[in-house]
Amino acid sequence: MKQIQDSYDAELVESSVKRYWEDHEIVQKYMKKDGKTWYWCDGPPYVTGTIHLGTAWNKMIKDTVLRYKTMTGFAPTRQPGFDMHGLPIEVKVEEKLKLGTKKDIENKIGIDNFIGMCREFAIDNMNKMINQFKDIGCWMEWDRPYMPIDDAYIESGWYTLKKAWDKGLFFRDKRVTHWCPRCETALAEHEIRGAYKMVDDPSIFVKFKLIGREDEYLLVWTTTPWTLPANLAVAVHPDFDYVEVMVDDETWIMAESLMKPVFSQLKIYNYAVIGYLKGSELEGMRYEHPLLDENPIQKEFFEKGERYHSVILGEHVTLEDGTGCVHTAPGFGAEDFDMGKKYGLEAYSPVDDQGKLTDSKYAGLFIKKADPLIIEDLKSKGLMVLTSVINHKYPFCWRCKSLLIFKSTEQWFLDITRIKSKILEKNMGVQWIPGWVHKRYENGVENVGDWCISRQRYWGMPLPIWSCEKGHHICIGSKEEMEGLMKNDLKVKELHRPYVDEVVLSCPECGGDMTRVKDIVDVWFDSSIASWASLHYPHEKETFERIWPSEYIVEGNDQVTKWFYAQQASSVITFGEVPYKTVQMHGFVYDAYGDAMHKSTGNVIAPEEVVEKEGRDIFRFFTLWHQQPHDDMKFSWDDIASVRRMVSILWNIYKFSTTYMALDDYDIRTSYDDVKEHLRKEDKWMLSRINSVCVQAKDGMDEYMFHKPTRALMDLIVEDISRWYVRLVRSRTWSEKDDPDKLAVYFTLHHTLVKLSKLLAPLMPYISEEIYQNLSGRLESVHLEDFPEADTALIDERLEEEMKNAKKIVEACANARQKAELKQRWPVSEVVVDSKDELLSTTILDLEPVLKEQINTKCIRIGGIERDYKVKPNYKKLGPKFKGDAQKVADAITSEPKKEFIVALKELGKATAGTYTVDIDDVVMEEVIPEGWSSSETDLGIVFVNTVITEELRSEAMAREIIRRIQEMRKEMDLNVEDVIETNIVCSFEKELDGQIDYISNETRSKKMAFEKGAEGYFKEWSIDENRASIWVKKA
RNA sequence: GGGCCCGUGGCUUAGUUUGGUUAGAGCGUCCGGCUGAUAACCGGGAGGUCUCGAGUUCAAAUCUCGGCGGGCCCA
Repeated sequence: MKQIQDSYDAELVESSVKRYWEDHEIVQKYMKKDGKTWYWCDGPPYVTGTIHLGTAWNKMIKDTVLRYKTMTGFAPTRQPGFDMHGLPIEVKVEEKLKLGTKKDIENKIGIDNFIGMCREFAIDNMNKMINQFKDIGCWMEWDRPYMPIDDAYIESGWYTLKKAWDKGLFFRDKRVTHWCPRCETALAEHEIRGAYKMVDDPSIFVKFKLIGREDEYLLVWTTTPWTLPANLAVAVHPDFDYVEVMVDDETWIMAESLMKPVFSQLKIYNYAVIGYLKGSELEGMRYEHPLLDENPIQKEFFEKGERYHSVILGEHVTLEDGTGCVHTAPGFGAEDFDMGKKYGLEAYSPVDDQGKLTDSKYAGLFIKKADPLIIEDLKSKGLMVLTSVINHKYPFCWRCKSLLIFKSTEQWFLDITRIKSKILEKNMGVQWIPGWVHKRYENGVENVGDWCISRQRYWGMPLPIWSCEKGHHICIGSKEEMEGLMKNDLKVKELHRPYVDEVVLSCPECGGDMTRVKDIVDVWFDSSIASWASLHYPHEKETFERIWPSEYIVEGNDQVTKWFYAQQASSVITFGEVPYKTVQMHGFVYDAYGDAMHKSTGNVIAPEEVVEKEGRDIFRFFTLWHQQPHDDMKFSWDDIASVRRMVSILWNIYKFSTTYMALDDYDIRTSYDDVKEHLRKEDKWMLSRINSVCVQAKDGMDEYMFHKPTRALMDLIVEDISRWYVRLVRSRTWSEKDDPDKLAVYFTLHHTLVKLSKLLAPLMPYISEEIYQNLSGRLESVHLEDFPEADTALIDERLEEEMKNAKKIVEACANARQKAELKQRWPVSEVVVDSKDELLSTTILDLEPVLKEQINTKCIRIGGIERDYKVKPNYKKLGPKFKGDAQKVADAITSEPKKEFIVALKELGKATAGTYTVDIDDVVMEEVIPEGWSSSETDLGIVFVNTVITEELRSEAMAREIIRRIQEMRKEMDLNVEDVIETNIVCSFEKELDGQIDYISNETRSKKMAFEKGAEGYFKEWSIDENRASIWVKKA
């Protein structure tokens, strides 16, 4: 057993442990440990290049779980993964190349160069992140992460899509989707999530003139004037009440309940309702398109059918804002699109990929630039009723921040609508942690639409769809299948654009040339297939069949409707099953004030900073200890300091133990039976506690509630071991002989610490290794050990309860002493506990030595002491009863505090005070602690401490005062524990120290003691209360 | 606008599933003490309408309903 550093130095411990692991190839051995296969699937972080506190927390949870599983008989899979495709990287590379548009990529750089740079960027970032994860002690297979940019992974994706294709769940459709005019691509629903921002937009009320009616108009409201050229209909709710309102010479139609708010906004006060009608009655009325001249194509639409430029009925119309007459442009809105489909209107979408209008006089203008022109035109035509500005939420591109438009385009979809009920059904078997997330998830799934998985970009899994001139489509499920149909003899470098784009297939239907649809696949699809793509399914079937689905996944709460969902969707499509059994959600990280960490606000804390300031163990423990896993973490340096204090206490315990054990050459093979006879109650209690905590820790880990084991362990370390056990046994370690009583302490400490090191291993992998290696070293690493089983024979719940009581009594005595200003160091003669607690009698019996020493009392007993009572007049009662005599009665009571008076009151309920007879109610009786006692109340009862200091007690007290000073001096002299000294004392109370000489010399290891001036040595002058003492200490 | 979650001394938080002593800690603060593991530590005091309101109940931080504030997700 080696001597250790005086105080805890995280960097020192962690670097030396790391070196030990490397030298002994512990990680490799850990990964080879036997056990039952347990498939864990990593949720891939996006390769941003830097991990933040949230990513670190996430991986530390995973690493802790994997370590715990490894220690409990499992052989978990430990393959990490990364999300490596997609727009974020493209945007970064574009920035680096200073490219402005999509055309630049193809024309200036070339797709091949572009994706080459994307690949390099992704791999580079991944490697940076791997190093960061390694540095926080995460033991995963960093040399073989799954990478969605690998051909094999992409093939798994193709396989999956082919499955969907074969099942008819993968289709092409023209739909309105969010479209980013800068990135020139469609975006999926989940990419819009959280991407809404508050912006100012025009808010305009426009009159649509009804045909065949005299000066009658529909009043329409919109915030997107640029969509008006594409207006094809006006929707009203069939069940709402509408009114015809007379304003000047015109009649306007709008929803009744919106009339007042609208007119007040329009500042129109003279109006009269001249007719009422249901929305359904408006159906079919035709109007003159307000921009007919500006967009002549609208004339063609008008001719196309009577549904164009007419009132249609829609349940989606609300009365929240607007007029109840909703402008409908099927090419520019999802609901509008659905309405258009229902009424046979075209999804007319006169906007190009870059957000410029195509038809009409506004052609070539970016949509927002067209707004003011359209407003002007409507004004000059007299159709504009009001234009103002509204502040509302509008979606923006999550990557490039440009505003999104709705646009109808041809895209490829996965048919979620058809499998939704299957997802929900299969999800019933999934364990959600915490349980309520299950509901949140279901809610999300119920609201989700079909999954638009095509993107018009470059860096991504290529869509495996080829089409021929005759309009035939084919979905390819593997590279092999592709090569089998290949017409041109190509060696495809990799399954990415532009290489796959060059592949020409032969159409199985017509034999014509098929070229690939140039789209790539939504990056969310990449991660959704991780649970089988990472296993290289279907190329490698064996592993998949053996271990899939995964036992456990865990991610942050934003992933509930993202990765948790996407995985289930892809998996149900492919296998008809959900891909994981247990799923846990953890929180988000905020700063100490609860605000999100942003570069712009400058409140970002990097994981490396935490590692540097506090160390890996403390960082890891903190994230699992600070709050419940599913709650958000407010990261604060003050709070992490609590963990540092705990670790420092742990280190002190460890130091204390090793110091003495090393000194005495303690044999770590000492067994329970060797010391059984000599274990004291406190030893048995300590052994009981550590074993009880084994149970608690295991239970908490098993339910993935990491705050439970961490808190139980912190409590054990700080409260039980340090503040209590070490305090109790300290004096026993001072005996110099080969004392079996001391051996019992060593055994207890050793057993406790070794077990503790194993309990801490998954949570604090470094310091636990240090302690384990030094105190046990049975195996090459604590991480090769099993998680400790509780030794139930050592658990004694009754003793633990008794000890709780004992602590309470000791605390109460400290409190009573404080009230009496009686120092802990001064012994007292007696402590009396007045309690009805049944356990207390055995507590005092079993733990008397502990209690006596900790309280510093000569005697402790259960019982009562005679109390005095103080009697005071109860004016509230006396007043009404005695009226004018009340004050006299009160005086009589005050001057009658005799014992008989009190006894009479207590026993008879009445007594005579002067000439008056008073009832017990007429007085207020207070218990008075008698002279010479001090008391303190606890939930067990009242504890009395006798404060009378006899001469003997005083003599002992003074001896202890002297001892304390000498010890202090020894320490200042930097003496070793075992060094022997010579002591000289000159003081005013020498006589009182008679009979204490042996005691003092023993405690201070003074082989000579004299009451005279010391000739040499370390000298110090002390004041002890009002006395003075001069002390000389010399190393012998 | 909808779903789910969170709200506990100045700050951070446990307890809420299963209602039951005086709501438990840590930080901070004030007072005191201890120290042969101590660059430490311990005890005590002050500090709480458990977000608010209503309900159920003998009993509510805990269950129900509603409001307010915050978060995530969805529109």
